[in-house]
Amino acid sequence: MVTMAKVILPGGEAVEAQGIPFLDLLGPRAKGAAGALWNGKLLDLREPIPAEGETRILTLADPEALEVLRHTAAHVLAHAVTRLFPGTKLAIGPAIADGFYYDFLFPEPISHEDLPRIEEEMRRIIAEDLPLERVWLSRQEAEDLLRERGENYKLELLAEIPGDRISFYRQGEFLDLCRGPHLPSTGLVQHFKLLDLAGAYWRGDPNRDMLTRIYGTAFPTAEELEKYLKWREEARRRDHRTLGPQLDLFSIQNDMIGAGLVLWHPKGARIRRLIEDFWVAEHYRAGYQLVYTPHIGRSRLWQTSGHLDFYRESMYAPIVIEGQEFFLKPMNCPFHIAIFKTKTRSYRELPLRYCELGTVYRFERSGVLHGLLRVRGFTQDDAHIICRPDQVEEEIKNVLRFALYILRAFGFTAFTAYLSTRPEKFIGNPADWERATEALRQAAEAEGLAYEIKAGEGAFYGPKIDLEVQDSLKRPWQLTTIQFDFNLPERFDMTYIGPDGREHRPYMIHRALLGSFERFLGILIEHYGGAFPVWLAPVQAVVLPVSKNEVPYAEKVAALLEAEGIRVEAWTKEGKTLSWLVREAQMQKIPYILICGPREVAEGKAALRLRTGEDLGPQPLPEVIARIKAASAQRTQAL
RNA sequence: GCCAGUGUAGCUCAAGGGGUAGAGCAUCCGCCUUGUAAGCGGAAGGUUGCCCGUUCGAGUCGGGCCACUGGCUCCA
Repeated sequence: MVTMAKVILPGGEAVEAQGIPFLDLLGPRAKGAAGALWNGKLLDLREPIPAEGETRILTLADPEALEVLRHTAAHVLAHAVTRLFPGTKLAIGPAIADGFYYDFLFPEPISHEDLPRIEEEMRRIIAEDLPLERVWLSRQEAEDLLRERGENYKLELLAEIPGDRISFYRQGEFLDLCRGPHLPSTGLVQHFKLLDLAGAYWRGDPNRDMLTRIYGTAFPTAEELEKYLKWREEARRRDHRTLGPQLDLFSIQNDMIGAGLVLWHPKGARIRRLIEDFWVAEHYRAGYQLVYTPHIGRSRLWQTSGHLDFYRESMYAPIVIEGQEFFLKPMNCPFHIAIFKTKTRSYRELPLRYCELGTVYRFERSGVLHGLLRVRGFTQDDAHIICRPDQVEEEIKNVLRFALYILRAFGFTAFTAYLSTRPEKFIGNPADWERATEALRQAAEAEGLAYEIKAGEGAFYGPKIDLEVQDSLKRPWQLTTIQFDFNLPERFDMTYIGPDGREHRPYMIHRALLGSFERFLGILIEHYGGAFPVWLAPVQAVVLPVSKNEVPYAEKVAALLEAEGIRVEAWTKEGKTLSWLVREAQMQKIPYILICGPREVAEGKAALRLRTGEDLGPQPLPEVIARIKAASAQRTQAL
């Protein structure tokens, strides 16, 4: 008996067919169809219907078809480029999370000004509604064709494709090595935009050619494209590099002080101190002990730790004094280990959890510096847990739970974990690795965390789990990292005396929850759009007099709030109208604006305006104080 | 480090294809005495990122540094 395959049409109707291409089956109904989904695999509509199973025809509206749309958009881009810039060599052009890109080697450099021209040519190709045809060539034919065209990158790709049937796609005069799938015709790519121009190494290898990458995006509808562009605009508006100086939180004065070195202004420092206080209190509560260690250490230390052998290019040059070499610390671990080693340790003391807000310096290459997110001097919220093998599971579980607790306090609610396992080159014994990796896995599961395994991506010294959070714009950021270290305990010969009276090697876990204060502040600024929750707002309330007659009252109100522990300012400078002051307070995103006019003075109240623009009218002062305190205790953006 | 681009007053931006720089806001000084997102006037503020070069003359053209932006590689 022959089982026919089932094809589900966009309307939901099921048809039985096999062997013939989808497009033949669909006929006129192919309009708007983008691809087919069979066993979770995207198929091209030109392919024959599989012999068995169920296939669903996708329209552009199906989320699964987005990839096909964008991949085809990338081909349209490449097509346009070959028309406008003859002699351009093609590399690769995949769909990515937010759109697509295509890498080219242009005969002459191009710039952003060329993007509109390219878009225009793309529109032409789309208007021509060229059918995309799949062409199968033998390996020899493919090689001859690519060689004749001088497509060196494609030849390199070809060499890695197995088999003798090589898939190409043709649209009009444009032919590209590609395994598809693609939309039936270029006319289906309606809503697209070229976004950026960037350099990219061929195959990501810094030793190979630097290509020009053109980024773009495409959506099935104009609304979705518009929404995406708006989102990008909003993200730009929230950029911490704009908001930071605007809100007077920090500056980076590269000319005078140096690239990647951050100045924390009073308001930024205020936020930082609030985070630090919270962090330290919570760490003591969780059984950590705070330590302080120096910023520099002798070369012997870094020799022993192995940093001079493996990490030197990321370290600042040595400071030589009295014939000794000192290095700025790029990490805190060796110092914490040194504290551990000051005496003979008993198994009864473990686990030891040393935490430190440790400032480190790393010589990051100039091209990678980026606002607060990538700097050269930064303070990690670091800790090292030194424990017995039998304590590993419990410790890891606690660290992970602790990390989630801390991150949630900052309004992060969506997390993804990445579990990186043993790489090819590793040190330590496989049994330890297995145990550690298992502990990480179990902890993630115990917390109900979605995690992805990055096989072989662990550091050479141990497996790790990283937490990625999403900010309020759903952008991912990696903050927390929890790493095992099988290297340093060995190198520093760390031991403790077990119940058997003999020396044993402890496990060491390195972890940072917020990552670094610099990066974290940058992320927080963007996450909150500068409108910090009350507990973190550098100025929580501002008191504005309507005229100079109310200045004394405004100052009295401010003093009253200050006595209640509220961070408040009275803005009493002359020559500014109330409107001006309100505007200024709004732009500073101060949560509460207290306005005092003759009415409020008479009634002993303050008119309360929220950062949101909401005007609550005159309120008795005790109520205002209670409201601010309650909001602060909540640690949310609610006012 | 690499590719492309950018660098003008504290900030945001102007200065037709070379003729020694302008505006708004902020700042300061006056006036106004203000009721919920910019009251009015005036002053001050720049060796146009830095250094060479071409030119009678460079913000503008060329070269080299420095820094930043978008990426790549790397990373807290």
